[in-house]
Amino acid sequence: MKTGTLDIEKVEKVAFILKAIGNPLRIGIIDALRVNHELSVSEISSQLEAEQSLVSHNLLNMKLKGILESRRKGKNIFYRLKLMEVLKVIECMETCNLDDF
Amino acid sequence: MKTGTLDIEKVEKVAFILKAIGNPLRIGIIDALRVNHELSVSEISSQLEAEQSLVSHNLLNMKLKGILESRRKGKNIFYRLKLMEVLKVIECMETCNLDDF
DNA sequence: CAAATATATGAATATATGTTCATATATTCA
DNA sequence: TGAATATATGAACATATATTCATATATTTG
Repeated sequence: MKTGTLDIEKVEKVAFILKAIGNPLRIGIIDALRVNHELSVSEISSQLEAEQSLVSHNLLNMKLKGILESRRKGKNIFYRLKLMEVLKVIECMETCNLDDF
Repeated sequence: MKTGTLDIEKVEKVAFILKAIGNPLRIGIIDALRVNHELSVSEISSQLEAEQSLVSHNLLNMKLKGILESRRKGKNIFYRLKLMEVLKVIECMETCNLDDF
C-alpha cells in the first residue's frame, strides 16, 4: 500500500494507535488520565462505573501497546499515560463539534 | 460509564470515529483524500495499490458512517471527505514523532 | 500467619472486522 | 444493442475484539 503524504510505516503506526484507543471505555480511561495524571485500577473502575476485570483488561491492553505505563504503590497499581500523543488526539476531538454527527 | 471531562455521548462519538478510521487502508484513503480532495475508487485503488473490492468496501463503510461522501461522474464515483474533523486527527498524528513507538 | 483488599489472568463466548472471490449493476461509447 | 469499464454487493471465512466469570496472585494489616 502506498499513500499520499504519510509513509507506510507512519500510516501503520497511526492506525495502530487510533485502533488501540478507539473504544468508549478506553477513551474514557484516557480522558480520566488526562485530568488526573495517575489513577489506580479501582479509582478508574469506580469513576467510569465499569467492572474491575474489564478495566484491568483494557489497561493492560493499552500498557502492552505502549500507550500507558504503571507503577505499584502498596496494594494499588497506578496507571498513567505514556504515549502523550494520544492526548493531542483526544483534545483535538474534544474541541470538535460533533453535534450533527 | 462516566468520564472525566467528556460526556458519555461525546466519548461514544469520539470512539466511534477513531475506530472507524483506525485501519491502515482507511488512514491511507483519508490521507489521499486530504491531499486530493476528490478521488475515484480506481484512483484510490491504484494509488494505494489495493484491491478494488477492498477499497470499495472500505469507502462505503466510511460513507455509511458519515465520514465520506460521494458523487457519480460518468462511470466513476468520486469520494471526498465529509467529516472534516478526521483531518484534524490525521494532521495531528502527522506532526507527532512516533519514531520510538 | 490469616483475612482483607487490589489487581491480574485465562477460559469461554458472542460479536465484529478484514479480506477475498465471484458476480451483479451502472454507465459510456462504438 | 453489445462490449468495455467502473463500482457495488454479498457470501464465505479467518481472525480480532469485547465482555463476563471464576480464580489466582500480590500486598497490607491485624
